[in-house]
Amino acid sequence: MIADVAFDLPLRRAFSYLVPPRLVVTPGQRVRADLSGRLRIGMVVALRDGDAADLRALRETVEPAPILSPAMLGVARWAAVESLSSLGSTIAAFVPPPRRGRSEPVAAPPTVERRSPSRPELWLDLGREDRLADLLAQTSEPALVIAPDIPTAARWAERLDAPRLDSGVPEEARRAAWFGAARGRARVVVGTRSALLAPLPGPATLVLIHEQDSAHKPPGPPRLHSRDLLRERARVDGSRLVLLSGAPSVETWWRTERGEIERAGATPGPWPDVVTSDTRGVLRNHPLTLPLTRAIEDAARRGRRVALIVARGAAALGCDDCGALFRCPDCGIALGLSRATRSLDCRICASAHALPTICPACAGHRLSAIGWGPERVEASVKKRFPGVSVATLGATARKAGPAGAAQVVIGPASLLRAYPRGKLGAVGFVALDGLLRRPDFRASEQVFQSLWAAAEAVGPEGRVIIQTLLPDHDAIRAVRAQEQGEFYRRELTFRQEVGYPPFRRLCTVSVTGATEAGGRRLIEECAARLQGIAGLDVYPAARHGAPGARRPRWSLLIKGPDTLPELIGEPLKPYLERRRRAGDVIEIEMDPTS
DNA sequence: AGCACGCCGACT
DNA sequence: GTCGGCGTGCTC
Repeated sequence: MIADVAFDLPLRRAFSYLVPPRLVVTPGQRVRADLSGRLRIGMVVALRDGDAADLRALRETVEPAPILSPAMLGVARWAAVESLSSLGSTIAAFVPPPRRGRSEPVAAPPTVERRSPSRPELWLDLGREDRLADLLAQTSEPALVIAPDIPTAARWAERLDAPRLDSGVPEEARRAAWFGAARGRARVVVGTRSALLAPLPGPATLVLIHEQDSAHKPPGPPRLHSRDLLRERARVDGSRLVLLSGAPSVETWWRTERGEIERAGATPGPWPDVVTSDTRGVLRNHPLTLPLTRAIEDAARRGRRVALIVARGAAALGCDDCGALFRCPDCGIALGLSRATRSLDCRICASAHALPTICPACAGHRLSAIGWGPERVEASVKKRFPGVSVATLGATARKAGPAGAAQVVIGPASLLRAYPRGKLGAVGFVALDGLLRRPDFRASEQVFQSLWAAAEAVGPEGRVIIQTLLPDHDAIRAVRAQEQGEFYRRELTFRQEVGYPPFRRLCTVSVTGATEAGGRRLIEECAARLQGIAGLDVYPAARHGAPGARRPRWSLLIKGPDTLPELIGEPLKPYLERRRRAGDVIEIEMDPTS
């Protein structure tokens, strides 16, 4: 017997081994086998008869039983194809880490009778989280709840009294939850992305919290949104799929319009005031306009917490004499100013540069901060409200949760996740226009979702204050009026006109060159391989002409039909398997979010 | 992804 | 004359 084994490598093929007579293996089972001189862990993805004369033998099993059912292995295969990732790295992302040392007795994933698929549901209403808790308390079906991040998973696990499958709990507990789920020890389990293929003992309910959240498609293989994987899982095993979101992704809304997803509970409910505040002539000297200042005073007086939404790295350093902006010598983008570490940081290459004292362009000494990053806003708020406690949630304090007891919390829009409905007294968007102007076809959608999340988090008693020069923007009007349909209609019209998702699928190829000529050659070579494939639009490689950039960068946009991954997987294979060629690095991203 | 082999520069 | 840079190719 021959076993085909997929390893956590960027290779698009499996390796074949002889199954020694003393071992019994099944597809979905993890094994240890020698590969290029090392003992590595892989997963058996197929078994077959054949001539094993020149093959090496499997060394041992990691667990005595498979950890993925044939159906889940099939979903992993699908996910690998869809995301242009290798099967091995896809599997590695979706199984619990192996126990070191001796193997442990585990239950094989149960074979579940397949139900006829039901239509996925989208729950939009303000009471959706309570409704979910009720549903999971009442139903006798097993359920898997997927949260966008570890703190959210922790909150839901506590609320539902369910074991956790995410990496926020000790490895042993995580493994116990996984194998316990297979045995039906807990009816409801909670996890993050890594739990998407968790075994469940029967017809199940699959739940995705914050359906629209970009955290459901993090960096690293497989580049696939958890929502899409759950849709496939629900399709193959007939599970009920419930998507929770007050402001869903444009794609999901579109599917509800087409009848592919059932839309439940869009009825309006109590809603806060959503006000805009003109920043003309204000933002230069101070981050807070009068309405936002008053809202903070008011909330502080009532003992309510305020969140200020500020993009990370929104502050830069410029020269007052010649107007030059300090940029990353490698990447060419404006460096983020951090007074705390006395440095200028690049958010692309993460390089840190010492704070300069003179302008290299004109030798001027008058250097000053431009724009409002979290740090500058924090300093300014502390100065304006000496008696109020202020905390910044950034890269450093990310996991601190709701920032202890601080009355004013500052951070990116993603921090709103941490506050259930009505938990905040006010939310202020310090510089919404910076978020709206991002060169990203999803900028408007994401702003809409952030504003909607803010309105939900403050509840009907609170207020949302938006500092902007664009008070009539679609996203703002929609949230102010608590009216979603019109926003999605316009957004979908725009997407259709320009050929963006969900009407066409995208893939980007980007190259960071060691040299101008080498990088150019690599991206052109890649583009040439895609020429002439029916159904594709391959746009000319764009040179990212960041001023003064040392490493030249290019990117290439590919548009295609739903079958885009199948169309380009084979032609791009050499670039997917060898990401570095000489000093040039190539990166291929399926369904990019920007 | 690691890692081994393989061709061109400065040194005991 | 070697040590060693990384550039290319292979792993059942």
